[in-house]
Amino acid sequence: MRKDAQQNRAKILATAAQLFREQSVAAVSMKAIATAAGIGPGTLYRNYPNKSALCLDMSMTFIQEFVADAQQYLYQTTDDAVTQFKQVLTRYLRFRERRLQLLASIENGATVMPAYYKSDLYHELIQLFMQVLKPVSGPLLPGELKFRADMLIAMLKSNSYAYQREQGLSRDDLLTQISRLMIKSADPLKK
Amino acid sequence: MRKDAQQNRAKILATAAQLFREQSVAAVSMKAIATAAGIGPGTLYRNYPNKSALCLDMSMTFIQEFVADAQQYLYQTTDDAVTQFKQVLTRYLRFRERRLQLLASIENGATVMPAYYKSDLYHELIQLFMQVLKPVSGPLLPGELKFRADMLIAMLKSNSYAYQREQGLSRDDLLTQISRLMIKSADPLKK
DNA sequence: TTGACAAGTGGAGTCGGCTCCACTTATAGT
DNA sequence: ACTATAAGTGGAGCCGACTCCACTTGTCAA
Repeated sequence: MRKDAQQNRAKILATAAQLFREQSVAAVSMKAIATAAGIGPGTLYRNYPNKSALCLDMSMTFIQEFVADAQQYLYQTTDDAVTQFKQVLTRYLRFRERRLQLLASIENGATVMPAYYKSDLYHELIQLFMQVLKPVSGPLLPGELKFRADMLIAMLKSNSYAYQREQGLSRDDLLTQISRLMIKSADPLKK
Repeated sequence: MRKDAQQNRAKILATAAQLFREQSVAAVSMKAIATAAGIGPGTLYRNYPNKSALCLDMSMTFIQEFVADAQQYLYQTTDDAVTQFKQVLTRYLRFRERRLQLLASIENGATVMPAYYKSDLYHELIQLFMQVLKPVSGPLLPGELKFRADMLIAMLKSNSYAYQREQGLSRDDLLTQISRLMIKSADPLKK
């Protein structure tokens, strides 16, 4: 890759981040990003085939931050398995809320979802959730752990999440409900 | 509503259905629908604020068909609760597969999802799933049944579903996994 | 240093979703 | 039958996503 091309890529990300901070993600057009970055639309699209892909790349940092934070917690904690699960889930919910717009843009872009599922990003998330799910699920069929982690993430996609919030569920209610669904135990006592 | 307007509405649905049969849903533009129906884009948009809304309306029939079919089954069956749940879920999966494109268009249209959640359609689905979930879930907190039905549907949205299929899960695997997640029992015996 | 050319650029242009509004028309009250 | 007018129409045109390709430029081999 040519040096000037790398610079452009960096500039795009920086400019887009800036604009996203100033206006909502949805309100910023690709053309606006290109113009603000001082490049042509063609160059922008050479780097990112669409807006969602740009958002995906931008989310990278944030997801890695979240995963690092969660792993840091897991490394130093002495909590029991159930608490660990709930802690990580809480952090995930907080993270999602913070990056709402960006994640919505990814999840609604029909074309990027396949790419998202294949990304290291998604893989890292799954690994993390598998780690905390394993001790709290009962005995599992092969593949079941991965499936449950997938479902956990599917349940919390932006549209679904937004709907539940609208229904009046607080982040804590959500935590409770999901815990009750995912945690296998001889009848969980309430919080 | 004026009589001619009603005719137009009917014509739109018929024409769109026709075009969707000939080409993929994604490939048909709103302009193409308008032209084929012999009306202007403005008239089309007066009836449906966007393509997803049109798909939503068109799905109405199909969802009602599915619900009717499921209720018909429930009415005449003597199967046990677990089998009933699985039967209904199987039918739902079949229905989703049949209407894949239409449902994807609804679920990926960022703007319609809120409308979808508020629609009678969605409400009917939820009622149906609550009905079959109740006897197979353990004792539930208030609101938990509705929550689980919501999650069941969220888990099976087109992107998630497509991903699982790509991962190599058959419709039957999906059924098994979901059953194991949603059915509370003193350790379910395998199929 | 220089020339060849792969790599990269940018903006004009296409296409589709969607809006706006000047115009037409069904219909209800007289 | 004859308006008045609310309801409905349709197409020109906007805006944003995305493509295409003639042109520029960094790089590397000689």
